[in-house]
Amino acid sequence: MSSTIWWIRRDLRLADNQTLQAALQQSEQIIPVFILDTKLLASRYIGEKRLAFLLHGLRSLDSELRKRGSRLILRQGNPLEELNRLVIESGAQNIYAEPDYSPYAVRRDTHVAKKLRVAWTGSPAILPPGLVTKPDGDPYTIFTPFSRAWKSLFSPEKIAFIPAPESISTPENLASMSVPEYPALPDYVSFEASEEEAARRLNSFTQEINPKIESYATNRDRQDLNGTSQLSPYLRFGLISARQVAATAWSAYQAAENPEGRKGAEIWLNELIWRDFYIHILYHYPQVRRENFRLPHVKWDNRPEMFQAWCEGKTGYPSVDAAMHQLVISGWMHNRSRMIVASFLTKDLLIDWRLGEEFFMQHLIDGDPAANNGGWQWTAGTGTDAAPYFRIFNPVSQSLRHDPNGVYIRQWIPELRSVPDKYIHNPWKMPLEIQKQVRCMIGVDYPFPIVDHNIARDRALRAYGKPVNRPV
DNA sequence: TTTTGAGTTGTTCGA
DNA sequence: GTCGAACAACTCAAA
Repeated sequence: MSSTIWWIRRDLRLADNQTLQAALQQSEQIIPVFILDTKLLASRYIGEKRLAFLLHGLRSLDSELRKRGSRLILRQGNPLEELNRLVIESGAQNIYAEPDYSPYAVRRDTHVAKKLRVAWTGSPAILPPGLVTKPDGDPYTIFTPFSRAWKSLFSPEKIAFIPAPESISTPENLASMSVPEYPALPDYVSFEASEEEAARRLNSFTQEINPKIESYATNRDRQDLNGTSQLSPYLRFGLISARQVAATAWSAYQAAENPEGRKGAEIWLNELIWRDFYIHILYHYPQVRRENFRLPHVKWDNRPEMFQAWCEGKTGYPSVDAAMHQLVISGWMHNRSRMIVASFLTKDLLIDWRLGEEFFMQHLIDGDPAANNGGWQWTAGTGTDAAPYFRIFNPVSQSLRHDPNGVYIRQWIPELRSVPDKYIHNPWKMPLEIQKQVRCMIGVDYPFPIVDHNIARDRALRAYGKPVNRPV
């Protein structure tokens, strides 16, 4: 009987999986394998929260496979060696896998493809890299023209959703390690790693009565409201298919009954296009992982004690500290918060974006090389967009605008819970008697600001001034 | 080949 | 309180 290896990497799902579908068309028997890459596990870009999410996702996938008469074969080691071993053990004739475009993944896959024949199908992107290009074939480096071209190529009506197969036949005699035990994530990490949960989130975001997608345009920036889909970890590991999400966004856009709902769906679809954009950028310009996309004249001031204060959420700016606590504790951070803390690190503290990028990768459950790198370089002013260097976030006014009552701050900084609204965004201005009254002494219970934003802003303007804006 | 218009997410200042 | 201008200069995309 013929058998095909389905090499799972970031497509941890049975529904709308083009790779699995192609494998099923190829052979009667499928060998679903995930290889825990020893080298990746040791990387400093790996964090335990994301690893836990992955392991939980594998467990969930295994249980879905078992319902269909199959099971997950889990191996650990070097991917090529493990695949080779599996080919010999099983006599599998084919390997099917979804491409992955980060520089490490490309090196790994190129290496594997030299020794083994792999059929690459599907994509973690909605439109795969290489497809959205200028008429002369060059890749876009500016989002707006990219998105125009993307929209002209995207045909939601051509996307036929592929339901999860009802049964999958898998050879009996193959060894598998069991999914490593991993401490459960804390309760408030509300990301259950299952395909079912991903589908439920998409459905509730777009379909329920008064779905959040309809108010996304106005609520997405509010840190105190749950206005976003929080689908990022699921997209990261392919617990849901990106093209399915995009098709859903498109339907929501078509079905919207008022301008507000239409706008919300449009902006949300745009966010998905941003995800594709950065996947494409990293594919075409892999060096951005290490180097500035553009090279401004920045002399970083990487002071370790400043970086540490940022990491620990002890900068004295509640909007920054709340966000950093949210990241470290929950493994997720609101998009608005990501910009605030990134601007603070690269502009107020003049610390190299690479340090922030690495810290994010260590803590984000949705941590993805493409999106994370793109976001950091954008904020640092070194990225694809010619963002004006003087666009420096004011941590207090951002907080006033996006968390007006300090709900988000109080959620993540318990020390500030009793601080009156008037001082919640700038507690260092709180008079002493109020500090005593609410039992929050600045400098004792909560730090003084580690920099004066106005001074830091001037320094950043000087440091970023006279940019030499040449591509690397 | 040359020219032209545009480029996610902001802040401050002064009228 | 509101509003428009200034904060630069450059690259990219498209005509």
